[in-house]
Amino acid sequence: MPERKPRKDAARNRAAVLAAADDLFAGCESPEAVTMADIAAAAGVGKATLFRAFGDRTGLIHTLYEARLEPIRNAVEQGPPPLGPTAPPLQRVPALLDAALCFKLDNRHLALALEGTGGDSPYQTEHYDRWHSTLRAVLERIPHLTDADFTAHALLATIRADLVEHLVGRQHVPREQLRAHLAAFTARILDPRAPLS
Amino acid sequence: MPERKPRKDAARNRAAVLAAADDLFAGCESPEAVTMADIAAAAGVGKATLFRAFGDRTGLIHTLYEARLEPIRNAVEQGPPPLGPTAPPLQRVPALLDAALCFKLDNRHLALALEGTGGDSPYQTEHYDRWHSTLRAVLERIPHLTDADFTAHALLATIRADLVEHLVGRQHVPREQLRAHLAAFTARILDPRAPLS
DNA sequence: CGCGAAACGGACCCTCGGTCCGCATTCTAC
DNA sequence: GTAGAATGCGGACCGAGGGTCCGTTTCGCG
Repeated sequence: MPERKPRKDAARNRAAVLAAADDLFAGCESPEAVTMADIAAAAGVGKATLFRAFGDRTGLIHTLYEARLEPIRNAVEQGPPPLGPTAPPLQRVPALLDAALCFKLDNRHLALALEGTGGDSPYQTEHYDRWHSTLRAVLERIPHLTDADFTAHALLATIRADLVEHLVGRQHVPREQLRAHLAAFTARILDPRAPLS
Repeated sequence: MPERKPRKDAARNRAAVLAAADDLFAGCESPEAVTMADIAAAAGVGKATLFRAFGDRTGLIHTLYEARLEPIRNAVEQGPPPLGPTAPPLQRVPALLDAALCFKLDNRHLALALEGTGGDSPYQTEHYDRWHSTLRAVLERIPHLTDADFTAHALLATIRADLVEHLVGRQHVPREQLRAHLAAFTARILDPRAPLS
């Protein structure tokens, strides 16, 4: 297990880069506006340091995103109901979607940066796969629901970062209203006799 | 009305560029792989000609897309049921979505190129707006359905080019099966007492 | 302290979208 | 037909941004 611990300056620089990147993404509008050189400069570091630590732009964003996501992932994988695995499917599905939506609302810039990372589609990321398989597994436990796989994709498509950004950032839909809409939509999918709200 | 007709060579070049671009996008995998220089070369034309005719990359893709889309837009705006405006909402919504899905299936490369045009989100294009307002208007005529606006967004998100590409191109879901899934999903949204299939 | 390894940083390279400008083609007026 | 103006042409050129190279610095350990 050749897991050598990194040098102290390397660790410090890595942290500085993460902090700087976080700030910059949070502050700027479109994530495209934040360049690698900007981040390096803001962190007081050379560009190569940044690429050495994270491989490439995608890697850096990925790392940032993962850090933010971790608590939620924990709550989903081993937390209490309604998010955790012991919740009954009909409660857990809306809880999962709401949690994911809230996460994207709270991390719009990052989510946008991650999903819009140039050419590669968001559907090839490990993040998406995790959400999708979790959701699909839960959906499969709902008897009358066919197409769990597609349904999971469709529900997740509903909270894609750019759509959320469009609704909240551009059209100023209030956060709670968006959550309510998503909840109503989800309910409709889950239960054939959906409440009329 | 200073609508001067273009010179003959200009028209010819414009057509050549469109044809070349169409071919290249159809032939290559990711649309990012097709550069403006490639298109110019394939059309036997200088780069400036290409930019003069279409403004920028987005403009070119937009033009291509619009050309392909026109027949469908006609069918939607003034065609017969179930696509046309005289169809009853409960039939027209699935018809609209199916038509849009089929269009994306038939024009994966273009749709992908358009939606993935660098930084600007697909939600700011005129295409999307048109689909969205059409769909929303129809949804609003369905009595028990609240949130027509959000629902329209959600349903359209279901057929986003990159998702379609992921399902069909990467996971090899057959075309007809995807259509069936979408139909089932739509039905669930439209009618609280959805068929159990 | 000394020395090898690890990390640093910024100059550098490359690709790609987009522009410039001197030259060629086409239209129009006679 | 021809002259002159307008329009279009094309490829060299530019700037931005992601990613790399390599001489120099820093770290950690004996």
